[in-house]
Amino acid sequence: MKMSPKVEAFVYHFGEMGSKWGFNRTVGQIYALLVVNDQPLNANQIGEALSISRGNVSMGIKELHSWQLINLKHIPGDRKEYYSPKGTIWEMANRVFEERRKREVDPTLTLLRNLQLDEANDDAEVYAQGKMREIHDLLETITQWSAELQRLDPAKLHTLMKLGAGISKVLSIKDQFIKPKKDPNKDS
Amino acid sequence: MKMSPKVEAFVYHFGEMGSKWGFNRTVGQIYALLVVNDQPLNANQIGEALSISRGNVSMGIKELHSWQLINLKHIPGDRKEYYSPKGTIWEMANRVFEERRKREVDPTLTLLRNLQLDEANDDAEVYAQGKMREIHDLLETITQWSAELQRLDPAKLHTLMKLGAGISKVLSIKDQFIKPKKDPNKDS
DNA sequence: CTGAAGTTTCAGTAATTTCTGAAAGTTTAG
DNA sequence: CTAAACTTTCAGAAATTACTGAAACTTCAG
Repeated sequence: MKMSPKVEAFVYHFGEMGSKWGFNRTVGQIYALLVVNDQPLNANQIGEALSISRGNVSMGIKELHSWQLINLKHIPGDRKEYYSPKGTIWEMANRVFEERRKREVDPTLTLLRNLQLDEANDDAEVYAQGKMREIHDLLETITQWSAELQRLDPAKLHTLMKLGAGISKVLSIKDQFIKPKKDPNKDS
Repeated sequence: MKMSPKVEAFVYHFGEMGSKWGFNRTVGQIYALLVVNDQPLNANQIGEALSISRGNVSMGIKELHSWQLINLKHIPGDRKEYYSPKGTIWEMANRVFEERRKREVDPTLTLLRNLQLDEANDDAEVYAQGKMREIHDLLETITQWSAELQRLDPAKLHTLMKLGAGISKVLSIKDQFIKPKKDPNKDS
């Protein structure tokens, strides 16, 4: 199992990227390697390609499992386990977002809510709570919005994204044709 | 400069979060501290509040500068420099996204494009290039989309996000009222 | 049940990242 | 120009994170 120069460049680069996206270098490399290989690979092949120890491969596989990013496959007549990436690239992006939301954003929202509940003791704390509330609302809006987007079927999502600047136009059309719901903040 | 328990919890939490978002723990803590303080703080106050060395504060400030996240202020009659967060929380979120795009996504797109240009030597490379292309297109779509969103004025952005699931409805309305441009992929 | 073929775990080590504090640099009042 | 008040830099130390490889564990064919 030797990587071609192209694949090597890709795999190493994604190792670095991976480490900025929530998993470590090796995990990123393993995933990248699986993605560009048509055939599933076993742990030995992975270790050999990346020149890492068997134990490290096992840790990486475990991590990718916890992110639900790989499939396991048995090849008849071979006792080794073979691994391949799960789902499409889009699905993997979604899953990474989703997983990070669970691991990072949710606990933050909880903390911010709890700090809100605590009565402020002085002006400084009132100010601080105000800022915490802003951050809370920002995170919540973004979270809900991305959940909506993930719920759209992929074709619609694609339309929406390709719409680009046109989104602005569509929003005005909406104003013309849809009666706004009752909203305490509306200006009329 | 002593932090209240609420502020302390917030600051430490954001230190941990920061380290998952592209800067290190200390930098996250410094930023969080500045956000919840009504008044700008000087380097000594920051160091004292967080129990870190003067040098470390200076490094952190420098890093926050490179992310364009803080303002510098001189107080008349005081030679020290005072720091405060720049812009609103939303602006800071935008800036972090933007900066990470520049530092992480752009180089990846460049690499992927270059690997495309290289002629494939065998079937395995053809397959790999196909996958690299998928990733490239995904990143490009997301990048462009988020650039569009950032270009919208905040009010419209807010409308859009609050629209949530309703976005689906608006898209169908658009189909009814806007003639699609010529598109080689359209099915009619 | 046995042992061969495989996988996982984890203590110790290696690599990387972050932090400290002393020294060098900068700015400004006088 | 000088020196006090402050900031920045950076080499080495400390802390954190990742990796190795041997031992423990699991699975399965015979």
